[in-house]
Amino acid sequence: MSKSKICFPDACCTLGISGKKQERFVKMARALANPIRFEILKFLVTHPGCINVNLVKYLPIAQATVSQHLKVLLEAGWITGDISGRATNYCLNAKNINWFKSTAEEIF
Amino acid sequence: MSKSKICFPDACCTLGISGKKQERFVKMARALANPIRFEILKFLVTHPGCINVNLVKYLPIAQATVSQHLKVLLEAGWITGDISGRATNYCLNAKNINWFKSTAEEIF
DNA sequence: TTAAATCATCGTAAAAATACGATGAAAGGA
DNA sequence: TCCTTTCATCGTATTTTTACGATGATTTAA
Repeated sequence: MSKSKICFPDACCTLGISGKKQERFVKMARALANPIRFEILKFLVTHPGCINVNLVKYLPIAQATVSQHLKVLLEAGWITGDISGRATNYCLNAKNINWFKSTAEEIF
Repeated sequence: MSKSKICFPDACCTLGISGKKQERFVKMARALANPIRFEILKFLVTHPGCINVNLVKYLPIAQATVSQHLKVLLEAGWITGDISGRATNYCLNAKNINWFKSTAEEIF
């Protein structure tokens, strides 16, 4: 193994989170930890079902980069993406967002 | 300006978070978004006031790296560090943690 | 005084994240 | 059919993050 790779310590067993649940939580936090992606989430609150192009017009970045950010949010579970014709409608994933909030509440 | 730097879009004004508050929230999320740092926070729940050396023994990384992670957590507001002799006692910063939780609650 | 313990910081290397333009696929309109 | 719209993905460049060893400062113990 090379010397620099993100290290994953064995889970501390003293709290109500570890393993897959902890990974899921950290992954959601990571997706949240970027100004553009945070802005996308905010935009989706008021523009549910909006498409890629809407975000490209709103944000100061290229279309390819918006797609990339949407992918990160999708894979972390913050949003859903439903293909409809040639567009894709993005929405907040309320279920996962609630899970994130209640998990944060329960951890600390 | 070079082409690749993290972009900060103008704040979307439709939600109860923007500007400094939003920056603070994203910064805390960023600090949270690393498995080692998450483990440090968990460790601090059960070992309040612990010192750098305790964490070095617990975690699979070098002392310098632990220091670096503690600095990130400090600057994001997740923890406090009180110098006592040659050691530094680290604790969770309950006030800021509560702020993070309630802000998450209020945003979405 | 000397040695050990504790820790932050520096310099650096490797990996991951962020951004872009180009491209091609798929769907819909002219 | 042909053109436009929409979008994901590829390759690539740059920046940021993550990690290490070395070093020196500071405090305590012997």
